[in-house]
Parts: sequence; structure tokens; C-alpha cells
Amino acid sequence: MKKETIDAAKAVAESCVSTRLRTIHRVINGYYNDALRPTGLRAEQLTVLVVVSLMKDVRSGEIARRLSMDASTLSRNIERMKTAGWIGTSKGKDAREQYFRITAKGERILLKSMPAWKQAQKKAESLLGKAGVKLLCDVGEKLQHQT
Amino acid sequence: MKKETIDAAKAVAESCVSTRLRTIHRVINGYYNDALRPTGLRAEQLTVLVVVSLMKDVRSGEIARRLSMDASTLSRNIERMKTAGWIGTSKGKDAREQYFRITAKGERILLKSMPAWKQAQKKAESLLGKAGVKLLCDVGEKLQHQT
DNA sequence: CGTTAATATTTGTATATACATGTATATAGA
DNA sequence: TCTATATACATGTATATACAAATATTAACG
Repeated sequence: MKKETIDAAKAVAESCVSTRLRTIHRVINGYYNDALRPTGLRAEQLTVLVVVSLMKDVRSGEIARRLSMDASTLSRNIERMKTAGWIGTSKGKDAREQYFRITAKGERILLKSMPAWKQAQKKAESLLGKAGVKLLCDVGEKLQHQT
Repeated sequence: MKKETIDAAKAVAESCVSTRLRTIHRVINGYYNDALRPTGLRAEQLTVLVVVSLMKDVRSGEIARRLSMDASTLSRNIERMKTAGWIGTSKGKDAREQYFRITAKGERILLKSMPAWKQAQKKAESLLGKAGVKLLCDVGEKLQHQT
């Protein structure tokens, strides 16, 4: 193996932001999914459900923007959550659009999942530390404002 | 919608670590995949290729541990990279095990992808700031040592 | 008014991810 | 040595993800 390759590999291994974010997310998201498992709601779905519940009669495009997700990803995630009965829909004037809202069943599972969420949240906070949590919040804010 | 639900949703929206990590990873990983696209290597694959190249004749279990990935995920990721010709295999004494190494073709694509990686890395660093990058490194280290 | 361009979302396709389970092999204990 | 258990990895299944392209609808403008 060429020295050049080794040097390149070392540089990536030591400093790649994407690699580290991915690994840390894998681990921490695991905390949430492990805790949430008994409720039947996944961490990724909780995120969407929360946005839907706070932005009343929201269109899928807005949710996608808010979470920096591809519209097609969200489309299928919401599809499953509609099937599960957690999200309801209604049509607007613009026939291309669709408005989403949380259902009573969605509210129930959201409330039911709070203890598990809090438990995982505590574990995540202790891994990241106060500074880490603050950093994530700041970067999250930054992403909101630059969109 | 119940006030209780709104309060729960607000708490998650404002502070959920998993949600923020996921969104930030989505955005930043996008920087890398956008830059890497012309090379044909994905950011996730670059991560694996780098580990394979640095840990000579490594077993899949070790890679999975190192990256905190599920063994089954890695199994299929490597399968694709073997098909692409970037990773080669050899058998050890223990017939259950398989040893991986980077191929000449793998070295070529790794080197070829460095400029794109550096460009994305710079963009990511400027979003996170020096403190942010350091924090991720520290947490990454912590995960290594606790496994 | 009708045609073209823009917008909102869905569908086709491919990779990444994890859990549960299966399969093959090695190790330990009777 | 033989059997039970542990280990390493692969496979079945399901969700999350994104890009490209399709579909449907609205807006723009000549």
C-alpha cells in the first residue's frame, strides 16, 4: 500500500466530521430507539410527530425544510405514520398540497413515549456534556436561519 | 389538541439531542456526498474504506466495533464495496472469519476522492467551528474507550 | 385564452441502517 | 470424543435516506 494512501486515510480517520457525526448519531439514536421500543414509536418518527403537532396544518414541504430532509424521504415516512393512525390529512385550496395534523392516537403515543424520551435524553446529555448539547442547539439554529 | 401534548412536543422540539444530531448529520453528510459524487464513492463508504486501509487484514467485527455499527449493516456495505472492487478478502484459520484489505483500485479511488473530501471538510468545519470539531473528536474518542 | 414555466408531491431505484434469526464453525465441559 | 454453548458472519425483513424522474396543479405571460 502506498504511503500516500496511508497518509490520506490517516487524515480522514483522524478528522472527518461526517464520519464522527454519523457514528455519534448511530450510538445516541440507539439510546432513543432502545428506550422507545416498547412504545412502538421510533426516534425518527417522534421527531416528525413533534413538528407536525407544533406547526398546525402543516404541508410536507415545510416539515422537510424544517428538518433539512429530502421531500421524498419525508413523504414515505409520513405515509407510514398515516397508516399507523398518528397523522391525519386534509386538502387545501391548492390541490397539489396536503395539510397534516396529529391525531388523537398520535397524541396518545407522543405522551406515552415521553418517559422513554427523557431517559434517553438524559443518557445522551451525559455523553455529550453541557457544552456538547449547547453546540448542537447552536448549529441547529444556524441551519434554520440559513434556509 | 391537549396542552399536555403541546408541552411535550415543545420539550422535544427544543432540546432533543437525537433530532439535532440527525439533522446536522443529514446536512453535513450532504456536503460530503455532493462533493464526492463525481468520484463514485459515498461518504459512508469512504469511512469504511479508510478503516479497512488502516487496520490491515481486519475482520468485519472489528470494523463494526470501531464504527459502532451493527455487523449486519457493515456486512452489506462491504459486500457492495467488494463488488465495486475496492475491497479484497482472504480467509484466516478460523473458517468463520474473513479478512479484508484495500485493493489497488480502492487506493486509487481513495486518493482520487481526497480533494472533494477536503472541500467538504472545510465547509463542515466552518459550520461547526473549531470548538464544534474538537467536541465531536472528544466524543468520538470517548465512544472508542467505552467499548 | 392557451401554452409554457414553476411548484408540490409522489414514485422508481439504490444505499444505509438495525433487529431477529439462521448457518457455520470453534470451544468447553462431561 | 461427543455434545452443548459460544462466536462470527450472513440473511430476512423493515425503516430511513436521497437522487432522478414522473405526475399533477398552479402561475405567468404572450
